[in-house]
Amino acid sequence: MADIARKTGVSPMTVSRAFKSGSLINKETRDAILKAAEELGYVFDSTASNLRSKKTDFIAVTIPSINNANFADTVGGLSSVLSARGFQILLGYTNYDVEEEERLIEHLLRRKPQAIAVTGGKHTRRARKLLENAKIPVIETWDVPAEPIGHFVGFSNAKAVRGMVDHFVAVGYRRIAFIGGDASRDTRGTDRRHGFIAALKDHGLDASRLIDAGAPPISMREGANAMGRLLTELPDTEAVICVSDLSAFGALTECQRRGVRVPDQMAIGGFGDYEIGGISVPALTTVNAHARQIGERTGALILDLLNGEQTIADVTLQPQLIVRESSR
Amino acid sequence: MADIARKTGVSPMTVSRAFKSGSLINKETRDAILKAAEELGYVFDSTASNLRSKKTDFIAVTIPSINNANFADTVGGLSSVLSARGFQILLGYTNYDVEEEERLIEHLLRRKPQAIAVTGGKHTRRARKLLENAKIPVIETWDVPAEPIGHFVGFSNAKAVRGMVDHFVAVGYRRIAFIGGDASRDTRGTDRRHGFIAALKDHGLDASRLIDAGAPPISMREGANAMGRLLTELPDTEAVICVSDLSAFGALTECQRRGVRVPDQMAIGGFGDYEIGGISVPALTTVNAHARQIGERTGALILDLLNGEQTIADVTLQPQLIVRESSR
DNA sequence: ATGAAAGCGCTAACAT
DNA sequence: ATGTTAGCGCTTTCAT
Repeated sequence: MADIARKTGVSPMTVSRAFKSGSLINKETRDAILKAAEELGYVFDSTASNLRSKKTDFIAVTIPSINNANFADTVGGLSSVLSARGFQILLGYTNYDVEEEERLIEHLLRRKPQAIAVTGGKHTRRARKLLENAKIPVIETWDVPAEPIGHFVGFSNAKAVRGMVDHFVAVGYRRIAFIGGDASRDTRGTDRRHGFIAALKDHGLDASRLIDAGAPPISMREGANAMGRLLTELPDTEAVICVSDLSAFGALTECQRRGVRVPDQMAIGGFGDYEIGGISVPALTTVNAHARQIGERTGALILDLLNGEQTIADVTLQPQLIVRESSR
Repeated sequence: MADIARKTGVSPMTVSRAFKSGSLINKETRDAILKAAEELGYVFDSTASNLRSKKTDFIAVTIPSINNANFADTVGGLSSVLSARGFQILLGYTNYDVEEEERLIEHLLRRKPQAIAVTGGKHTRRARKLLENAKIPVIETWDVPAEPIGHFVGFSNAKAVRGMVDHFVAVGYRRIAFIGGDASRDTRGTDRRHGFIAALKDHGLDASRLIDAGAPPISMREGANAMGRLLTELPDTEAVICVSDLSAFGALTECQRRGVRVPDQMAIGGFGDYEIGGISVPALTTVNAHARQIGERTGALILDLLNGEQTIADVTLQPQLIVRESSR
């Protein structure tokens, strides 16, 4: 900035103002400054700006995996709301591991973000403490935490699966299995499995048809393998609910390879309303968890909190059951 | 740090050393300092550190879309190599738009990253200039740029499709169509289409069976719609190559809905070796572009360049044709 | 192994 | 509308 100030014959402070929109500055002065900056190949230094002004334009976000369309949608929603207001998302992946999440949160907080959104409501004790002490808005997403740290934008994974179970039972399925969600690392998957078990029990049905599909993220391939085991070990199963549409699609393909007709011989339900569930043949019954909306609402909530307008309270979304051809 | 220094009776400089691994410091002094820091709820300020030391631990990365498994794999590869060395990825999405890329690059450079990796070799003139002037390693990926700005880690999209065309022709297909890649925004998709046209012409075949599938990213649904048009408008087509596995899978489902047998009545090829291509029934013939490897090699190249060891030159990867059931 | 002084590049606060 | 002064929280550099 000093160079530009010298070149244009103004003070560094004026140069500073020229780069900040909404500052009191003569239009010609600003144009001359911006022109000089471009000629000098000047690049504004956010680091110094952030240090002096004691604020950054970072919003920290942690998600379990980068390679998941649901979380990508959430980040997309967040990003569209926050980028428009000049914020930069600082993204980290926990790989479905709370220890990794703790490390990540610690590092993200060192960058002094203005707010932080984390996926899920389960954290290490130290991570929780770090978030509590951070003195910035903390939003937990994709869950309804028993004891929220700050705010949350989520839904009940257990209730969402219960909704599908209720539907399956209502249309006549009785011997219903569940694939995935038993790895304790993926708490949302585990919640879905717990919801499945509780719902079946409430209907007086056997809730022991549980197929382990491995550690999250559960792939299409693992869904297919799990369906293979289900068909071998519990061949009288009438319907299966999978922890996600990806594993559900894998399960569907395994049925196709074995000549098992879906839904006649085996009904399949997924979770997450991924694109594939809407286009596969047959299309998959699933639950839309409003992934993008979670991001948009989180972004809006963050903006409100930063503006001191505590208008939005916590947000509990209602997942939507989508019945398609893979079940009746 | 001053607070911690006071509390432990040392100078702020010693506190600073306690947080930096590999510094000359008494073990007990360090332990006392770290303990005091934890008690005070101290969080290290990267902003100040970065300003004074004139270096950050940011590596800037731009990708067209967050919601694409191929780019996610590349970021995953980059991340695994660079996080292990303490770097933080600063990620931005261009939405397949070079103007947006320019804005993004400008903002990313303000954070003074140590290196920047961008997807593709086509940029606005100003973006190119910004990268040239940045005085940090610049890596272009997913492409072999005609005039690289700095380094590149990529492959020829045109040649990769040519390889599939050669195979299709060798096994007897003659009336071959292409879906996607006509939106000029997605330069890699356009390169694939150009490669398709050139290859067909070299075989003396008609290269006019081109179906527009809309602006990138091309979804499964758009692939299905495109296949619908292809079957209606050019019903004697024997094989189709799609710009990605996602559109190829959509095309496959459209065949299934219409009772068109794949590959007997219509062979299908995709691109990118997405998980779905390996598990769908039939499985999809595709091209593995080594997405994760692009990220890993880019990360390794960046580390070498930052260490001043110019050992790796540019990297041109060889995409691999994978023939599966959707073609013969 | 530790400390003292100086300053990274901006901008808050105040002045004109 | 513009300028002056001081300082954000660290780390470089030099000293002991």
